[in-house]
Amino acid sequence: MRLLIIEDEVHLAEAIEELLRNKNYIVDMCHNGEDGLDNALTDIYDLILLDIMMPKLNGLDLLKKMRKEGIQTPVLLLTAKNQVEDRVKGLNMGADDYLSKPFAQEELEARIRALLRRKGDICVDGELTFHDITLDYNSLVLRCHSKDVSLTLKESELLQFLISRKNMITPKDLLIEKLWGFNTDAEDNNVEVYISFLRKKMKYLQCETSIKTTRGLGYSLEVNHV
Amino acid sequence: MRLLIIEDEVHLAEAIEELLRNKNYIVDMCHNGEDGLDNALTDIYDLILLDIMMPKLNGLDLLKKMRKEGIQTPVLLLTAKNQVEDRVKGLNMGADDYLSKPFAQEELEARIRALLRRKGDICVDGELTFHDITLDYNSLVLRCHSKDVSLTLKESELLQFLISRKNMITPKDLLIEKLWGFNTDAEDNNVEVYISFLRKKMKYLQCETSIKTTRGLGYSLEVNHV
DNA sequence: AAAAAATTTTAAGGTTCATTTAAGTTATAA
DNA sequence: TTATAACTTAAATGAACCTTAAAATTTTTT
Repeated sequence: MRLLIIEDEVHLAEAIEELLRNKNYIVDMCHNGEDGLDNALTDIYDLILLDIMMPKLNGLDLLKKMRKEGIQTPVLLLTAKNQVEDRVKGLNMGADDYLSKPFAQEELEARIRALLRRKGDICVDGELTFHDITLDYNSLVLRCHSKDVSLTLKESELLQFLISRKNMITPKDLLIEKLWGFNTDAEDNNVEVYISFLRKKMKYLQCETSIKTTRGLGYSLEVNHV
Repeated sequence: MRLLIIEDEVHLAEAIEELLRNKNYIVDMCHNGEDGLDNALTDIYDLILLDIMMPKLNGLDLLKKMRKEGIQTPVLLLTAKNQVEDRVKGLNMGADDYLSKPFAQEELEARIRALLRRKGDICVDGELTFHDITLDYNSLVLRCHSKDVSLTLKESELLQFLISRKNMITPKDLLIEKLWGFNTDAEDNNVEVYISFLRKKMKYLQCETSIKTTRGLGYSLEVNHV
């Protein structure tokens, strides 16, 4: 899962970043509204943490512009405790939840999980399942029957995304955006390498699920014919 | 399915493009009315997403000119929320539906599916059916009863087009335009080769549907006499 | 602070397979 | 019958994809 923090207090932002990194989220940061908007518009994030009081472009205006451009990414507003009105405004403008500063780590994590789960469907509390494989994306372990292997963060993100898209074919450029962000110089080969890593681990698991490539279109999960 | 987005807000257009690409639609874009009209007149699109407020040639004028030239492609108007009158005008001018900005992804997808289904009535969410064959154009699989074969991208596009034109005869140059674009040096033989590939796969399926050639005119689907 | 381990990235070479080309064959209409 | 259009197949091409190893980077351990 890729999150975007838009927060001008650099210390706070970095603290949140570290906290979330340790929970295996991929985290990007911006320290002002304009950069934040640019990033939000790329539409590659699963969740945006948005401060309201910011220089250049404040959080509420950012939110408004973003929604106007059709970006539906869930937004968790970070508000100072005396900004009750802003909070209401924010929710009316399309924010999905808010959290008053200062907040407890646990509460932040819980709300993030809640927002991410809301869109999740096949996701049951930190686990994603497809046919006979189960990915625990907190511990980065992939299970099949009794066997299991541990995945790296990138491997996990890739598989997570494939599972969440069910039977749809996922093109490489979408995967690049998801795993490396929008302005990266990662190339197709990077994806291919990780697909290869995953296949090797799935082979070891002897699972009935495999990654199918549809030449020219992308990758999808399928259940092996017996 | 090939869609055309005519929308001057580049960010929004690209967001929609990406969204639709991920749903395996083929997507072209224009950022002003004149280019939009040129493209619309080629009559190779299954659906046009048309913004109203645009430089050079606005959406409503574009729509009028296009209909005057006999182009019947379904049009989904994208309107800002305060353009109620334009919306009504648009529908009177031959638009098929409208959507107010900002809109939710899901709603856009739903309306697109609805419009495509309306004309196709054979199209059910990623599938096209003709008599006893069903083409899943997301996974590029052609099914008949229990058997199935996988198609390549070009084979799928070709069959997709034939099915979507129901019993009409489709000339080779139209197919060339559809599969290879306008300025290509693909020749008739390229089409013939792919028709041949498809026939072989359909033979394997033992289906009752076949591709009929009408000498000098083109190809059409027909149900075999028993 | 250095060493070791793990992860990620880069690079190269090899393989596969969709697509194109081309040539010989067959069918059709005038 | 003859010219043209369409069909089929095999071979050539080239892009897409795979795999592996080594280099670079990051993280963890000593």
